[in-house]
Amino acid sequence: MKSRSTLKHIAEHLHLSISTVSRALKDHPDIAVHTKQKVKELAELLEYEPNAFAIQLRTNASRIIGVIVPEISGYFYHSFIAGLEDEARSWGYSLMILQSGNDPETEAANLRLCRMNRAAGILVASTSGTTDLTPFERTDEAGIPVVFFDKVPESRQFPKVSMADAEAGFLGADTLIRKGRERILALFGDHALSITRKRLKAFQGTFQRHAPNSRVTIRHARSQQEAHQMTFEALGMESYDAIFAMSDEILAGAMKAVQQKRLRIPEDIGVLAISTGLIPGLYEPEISFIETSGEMLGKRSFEILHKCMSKAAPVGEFLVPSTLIEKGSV
Amino acid sequence: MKSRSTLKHIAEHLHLSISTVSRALKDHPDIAVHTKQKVKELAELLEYEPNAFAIQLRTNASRIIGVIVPEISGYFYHSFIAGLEDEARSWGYSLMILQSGNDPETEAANLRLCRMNRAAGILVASTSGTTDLTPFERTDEAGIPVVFFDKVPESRQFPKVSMADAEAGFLGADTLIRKGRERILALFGDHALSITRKRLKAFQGTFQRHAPNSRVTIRHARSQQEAHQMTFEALGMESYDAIFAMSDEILAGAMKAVQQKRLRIPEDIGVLAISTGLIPGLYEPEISFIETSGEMLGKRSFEILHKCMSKAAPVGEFLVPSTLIEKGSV
DNA sequence: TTGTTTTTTGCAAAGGTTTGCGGTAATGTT
DNA sequence: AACATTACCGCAAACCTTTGCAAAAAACAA
Repeated sequence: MKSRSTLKHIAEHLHLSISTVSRALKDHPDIAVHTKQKVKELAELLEYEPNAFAIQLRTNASRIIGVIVPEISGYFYHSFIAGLEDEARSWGYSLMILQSGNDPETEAANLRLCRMNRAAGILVASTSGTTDLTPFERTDEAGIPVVFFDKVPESRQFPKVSMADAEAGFLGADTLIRKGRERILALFGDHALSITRKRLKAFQGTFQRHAPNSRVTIRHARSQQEAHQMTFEALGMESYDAIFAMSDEILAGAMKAVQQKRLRIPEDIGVLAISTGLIPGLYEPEISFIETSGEMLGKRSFEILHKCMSKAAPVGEFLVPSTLIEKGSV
Repeated sequence: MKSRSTLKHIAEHLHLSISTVSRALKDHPDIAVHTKQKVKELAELLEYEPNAFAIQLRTNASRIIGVIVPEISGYFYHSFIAGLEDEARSWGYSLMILQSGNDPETEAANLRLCRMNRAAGILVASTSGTTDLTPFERTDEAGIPVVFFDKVPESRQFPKVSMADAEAGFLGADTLIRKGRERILALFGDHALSITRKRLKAFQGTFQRHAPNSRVTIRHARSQQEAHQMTFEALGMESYDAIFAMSDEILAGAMKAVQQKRLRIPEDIGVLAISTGLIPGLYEPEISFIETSGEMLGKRSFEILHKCMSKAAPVGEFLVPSTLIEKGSV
């Protein structure tokens, strides 16, 4: 294991001071051009790589962003992380990923880790059980900006960025109405989640206002399995001309029922979902969906956090818009 | 932004030296018990959190593991990362995630980042274009162990951990034979990838040895779309009693053709895949698959890397086994 | 009491970098 | 020639922690 070269090594070789080398390497105007050149050449030759620890200790700031999510795998967060990483890397930041496993205690521990590592900023999709925000306040007070995304708490204290849930709900209803669908089986997630309530409210509201005569049946499912079973039963009891699924998980369940009943899309039944995009592309025909892009949410989240880090602290809730992607399933 | 408390603060308050405080906090036997107690109490009160930078600078070792993957989102890597994170966290390590976007240059840059941050170890799923291993050698020489996973280079120099591809291929063929399927449409990925060749070889070999009279048609697709189109055409030309897909992506494409033709599973055609598990669960009936668990690969990878970090440097290739999950689709 | 051992604490260096400020030499001005 | 600028460069402190070694204090033995 060869020891790495440091500023000191370069300085000694060139009979310069450490400070001069340091400045030369970062193009400080005080340093003569030919000195800079010599320094850079030798640095190259010696494969000099700055010691991030020393820099971070000295400047008390890292280029690391902490990301705390309930889980990485699944339907959504990985695409968020992918988008975030892309954006962060282009700004010279790296990601430290922590899973909280939907456990508030692990979440707090992860937060502590971020603090110890003096993260430049933290992005949090909180667990459903997170009620106590004081750990986050402590972190914020310590100078590490915290922004919430996707699953955001009620508090007005932190900046938040999330999908435009109301818009997506509206878009869903509007599309169904425009397509002339009138007997809708609308499948939503856990009613306790704010994301569900927001989407549902806009969805229902739109129907009431613009197509009050449509028959809209609302169902809530807490898992793929539940959605599957629920859909299967519902389809057996009444006739519908469209299914609406508020998320990928729900869509996956509903589609199993559709396949089981061997219904043709869109002739026998129309299908529309709010989705990230992967799942709808697995069926034939592909399912039209209102895209709530994880990638985009990731990029947008970075932007907001980035502003917070440069002290231009914005607050409030930022929404990333959703758009209809037509595939002909409705 | 309140400034954080340091050892120095605690020391001053208690009229002790910094070293004593440091040792007290880590239960060094040299320190009197009542001193330890006082120190710990005050540390608690002052919400002392060690400065990771200073520790890392001093000890020249971090608790961060670099992970370099072509992309996070998609069919596979996110589950790997999820498993890895779980295991790593239980050992007190955190993950620094970097995407290479399948570009060898970005890969090298990411590697450099890991070196700058003095990662404790690095896990790499290399890009398909990675030929030059010297950056990895440099990293290894610098004392940072590198282990490859999933997409591993030919070199025998680094430890590697990957799915048991041959086993999976064998299991696929064996299952089809056992179920009495004789006219097989077998869909594989890019022939240039070693993963494809390994799975294919075992698959074909098994049929030749144990069911030489079966008609096995091999096709190669490089994307979901290609798999879809290819399957559709193949099904139109000859009759098959089973489809075998070597990956999730291929399966997704093939299933679109199956749905399009409105074939019933397993009556009209049997379906079997090698998969991570998410995709097969989206269809009705669910698809039987040979599980190549990303989570498990993640956990196993950490184990290997962990050994490398403790200088017990193992080399060679480690395989994580795959098992058949029957869902009745074949 | 004096000397010896054990327990407990402190000193100081080291790790690599950044940065304010002061210094020297070269150049320009009158 | 004397002075004022400007262009370069180096000193030293600071960031916070760990750790070998020495020192002080306490306990014990004789």
